[in-house]
Amino acid sequence: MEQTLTISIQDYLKNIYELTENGESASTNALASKLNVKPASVTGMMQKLASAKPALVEYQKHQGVTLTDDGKKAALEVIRHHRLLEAWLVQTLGYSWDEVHAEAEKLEHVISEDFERRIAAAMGHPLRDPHGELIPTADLQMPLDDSTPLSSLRASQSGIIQYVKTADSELLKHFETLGLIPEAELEVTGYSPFDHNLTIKIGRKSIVLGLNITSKIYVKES
Amino acid sequence: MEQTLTISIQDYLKNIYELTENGESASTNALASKLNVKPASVTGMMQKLASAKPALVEYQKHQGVTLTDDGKKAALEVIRHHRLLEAWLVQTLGYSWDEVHAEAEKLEHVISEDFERRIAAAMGHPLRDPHGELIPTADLQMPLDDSTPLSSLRASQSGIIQYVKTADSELLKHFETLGLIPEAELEVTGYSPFDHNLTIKIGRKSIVLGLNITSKIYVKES
DNA sequence: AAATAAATTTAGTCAAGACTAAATTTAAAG
DNA sequence: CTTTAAATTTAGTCTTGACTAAATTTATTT
Ligand SMILES: [Mn+2]
Ligand SMILES: [Mn+2]
Ligand SMILES: [Mn+2]
Ligand SMILES: [Mn+2]
Repeated sequence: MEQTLTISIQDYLKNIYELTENGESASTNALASKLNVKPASVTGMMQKLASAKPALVEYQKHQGVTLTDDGKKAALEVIRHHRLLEAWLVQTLGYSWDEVHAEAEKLEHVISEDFERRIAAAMGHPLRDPHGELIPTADLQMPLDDSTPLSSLRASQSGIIQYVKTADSELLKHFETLGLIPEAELEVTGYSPFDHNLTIKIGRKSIVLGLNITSKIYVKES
Repeated sequence: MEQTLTISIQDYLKNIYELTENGESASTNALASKLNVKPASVTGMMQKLASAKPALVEYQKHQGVTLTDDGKKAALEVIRHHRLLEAWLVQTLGYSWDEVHAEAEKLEHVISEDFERRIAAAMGHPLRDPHGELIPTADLQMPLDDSTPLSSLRASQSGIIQYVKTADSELLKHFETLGLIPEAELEVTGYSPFDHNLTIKIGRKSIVLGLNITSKIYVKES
């Protein structure tokens, strides 16, 4: 159970984790488009991961996949690497939050456990990455997330941004411009049922945000 | 000329560079044992690198290989990454000089040019890595090395250690114990012609070193 | 229930980079 | 010059992880 998994496999597992966080299984197509790979390639890899010893995914034809406990551990290991690296790149090398993702994406697969421990310790064991996302603990537990998408709030509800869920650096720059960053407080002042736009007050400004944005901002209601 | 070379190719080029620093060409066998690969695999890769456009090596059957200018640039890029990373790991994460090599060996292939620039700047553009080895400049020139192996000194000659050339962590720990580190001053007090042992005085101690050690310590005569 | 569309799987191919075994070339000795 | 050993190359195989095209399964409409 302690062989080193290939970079491809690590990426598959990480992406399956993200697609199954909601409890549903990950479809072949969803995985394929997330991984920039053809569906046929995903099927092949799922068959392989399902019949690995120990199995890393639970797979049934046409039913999508979920992670086994072993698969989840492996996924959380990669995610911990990724998020610690992002935090470290920002803190020690002055990367901005829209620049870190690509670099961390490559480094996550090659750092040693020793390196992981050293940067975690150097930063005082941070709980969140620069986007506010929770960092799996050293023993590979994902901390509880008590936030909800901003898109689920309605007029008069207010909250504090916990994290933004995107790797799109243009969108991240946009978020920053608008002050939509972790810890920021906001209040929903309006909701447009047809296009799902929300009007929110943040700082002293009032802005209108579409679902494509509000679904990527996670807040803790207050 | 700016495609990204595979990790394997980067490793081949780096090792060819090291084997040809003395001016000679690198033999198939030498390369194979350095890369932990079979000679047949080396031949295959040399044919590929020689016929790449642009060619990365100059290769003639049974004659060994040398790097073309393009190949040398690529090799120096990897070596610059490696040595900057070693320096960075030691300076910011407290790695010891016997621990850094393996980590840098993996990271060297995946960091971006941006990352390279950032760590170089953060350290004030260091000239040498933790072992004292010269770091290729940002424009990929290898600085002139004015040192010679300790093994070439004889009684009454003295020098200052410039660098130690080994990746063996046990040997590095041994060097450290003996004070055989960059900047250290030493004097040769004796030479045994049959086994090539040198007696040297370093600090207030006198020690006898075999060729296997003295050939890996590079000094500037003083 | 049949037809169509969408999602998924199967089958067969390809490139990279390793390997083994056999053939060949060069170098060293007699 | 011939033999033998060592180094190197050739030929053919394997694994990984992609791909395309075709077949199949599931979901949606009429
Ligand atoms: Mn990745
Ligand atoms: Mn992040
Ligand atoms: Mn390497
Ligand atoms: Mn070094």
